[in-house]
Amino acid sequence: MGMYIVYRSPGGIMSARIVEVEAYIGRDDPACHAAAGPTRRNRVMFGPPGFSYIYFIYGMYHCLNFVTEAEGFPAAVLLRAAEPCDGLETMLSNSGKRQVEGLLGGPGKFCRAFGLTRAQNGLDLTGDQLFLEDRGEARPTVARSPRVGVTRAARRQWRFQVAGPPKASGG
DNA sequence: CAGACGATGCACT
DNA sequence: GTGCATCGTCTGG
Repeated sequence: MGMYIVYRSPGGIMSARIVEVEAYIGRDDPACHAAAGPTRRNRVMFGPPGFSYIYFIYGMYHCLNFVTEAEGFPAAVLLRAAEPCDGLETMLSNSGKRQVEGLLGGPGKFCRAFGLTRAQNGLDLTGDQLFLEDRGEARPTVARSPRVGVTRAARRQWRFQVAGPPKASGG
């Protein structure tokens, strides 16, 4: 949280400050895509940490995750929202919008703005194409709550949001 | 191969 | 608050 996601896309470089994520942890988490075991879709979750997991949902949206935990233990962090930083024009163009409001305010909207699809599934996040960047900010205060769109295991408060007002101009 | 449904977003009431 | 677009993925036969 408070770190930046950077993507050197064919259409230009983009970056955004991460302000909302959710955790999906292991076979025991009924909301985790990997709960039923490895499939073609969730395969990358069972691999080593530090890779992108991007899936297609509702016939029209993509969602970006960061694979975490040791190889063989499927877990990932879903990126739910961010604040635009670099490459605003590219994001707007990708989204077909002219307004910044809500541009990255949801996992589907984020991927649309960044131009991420399954073509970027399984990327090495320690590479130079799609990666996280620590820009030296102080750790933001984080609030936790139940995950969105998850009915099972609602007791697990694994949604995390930066508290307080937006830092930059975006949002 | 057919059928069900989803870690969403948007229009509308 | 409710309805629904739209299709990949998974399940079961």
